[in-house]
Amino acid sequence: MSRRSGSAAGSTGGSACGPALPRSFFARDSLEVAPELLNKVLVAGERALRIVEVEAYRGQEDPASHAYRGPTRRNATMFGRPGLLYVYRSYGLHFCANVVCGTEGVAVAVLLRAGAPVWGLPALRAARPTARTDTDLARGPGRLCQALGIDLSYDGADLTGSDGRLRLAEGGWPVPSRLERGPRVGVSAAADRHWRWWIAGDPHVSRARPAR
DNA sequence: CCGCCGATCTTT
DNA sequence: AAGATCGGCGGG
Repeated sequence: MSRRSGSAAGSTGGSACGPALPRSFFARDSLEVAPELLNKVLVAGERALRIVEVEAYRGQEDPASHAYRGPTRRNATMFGRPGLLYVYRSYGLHFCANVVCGTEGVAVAVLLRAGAPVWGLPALRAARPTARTDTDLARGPGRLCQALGIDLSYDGADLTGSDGRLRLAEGGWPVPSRLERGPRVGVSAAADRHWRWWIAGDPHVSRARPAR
């Protein structure tokens, strides 16, 4: 990968983002994994984003989860091994990406809601022509996927390093000391569960819209 | 900045 | 018929 970069990040590219996270990182409940995903780095080819906002979903025990009513064609990946990426089509038009957690057969996962550019800024901009500013490049789960080029062909991809297109890396940023948490966005079921976490004050965090 | 609304397709 | 959404448009 030839890389020379703008100001968004270090100059050495994806290898500077550190090794992929081991499967053991993902093999825990989504409520435990979710806040620890903040400041980790999702690397896709020549593009990379630092995760700044996430939401946990808890399968069969969570009325808002796609897996609440059991396996379907769409949610099959959620029931797979921890460390896989579950990608689904949202509102017919967009894609959203989740990190599968827990153990095989238990459909717990974490939705990646927003990220900050760390690498490949020109490619991120090219993939998101409607973004008016760089803070909008991955500000929202659909935008995050569009910025990295993640579509349904990435459903089931392994984030721990065996997939040539994508991995989730340590990145080198510590788990942020200042987190905030609140209700999940666009979810009407189980609205009392405050399972969304974000980095306090980060401008790349999405704006919560009311569910319509 | 904020609120409304249509696009488009999977699942119920 | 209802969504784990986004962008364009109108108003303040």
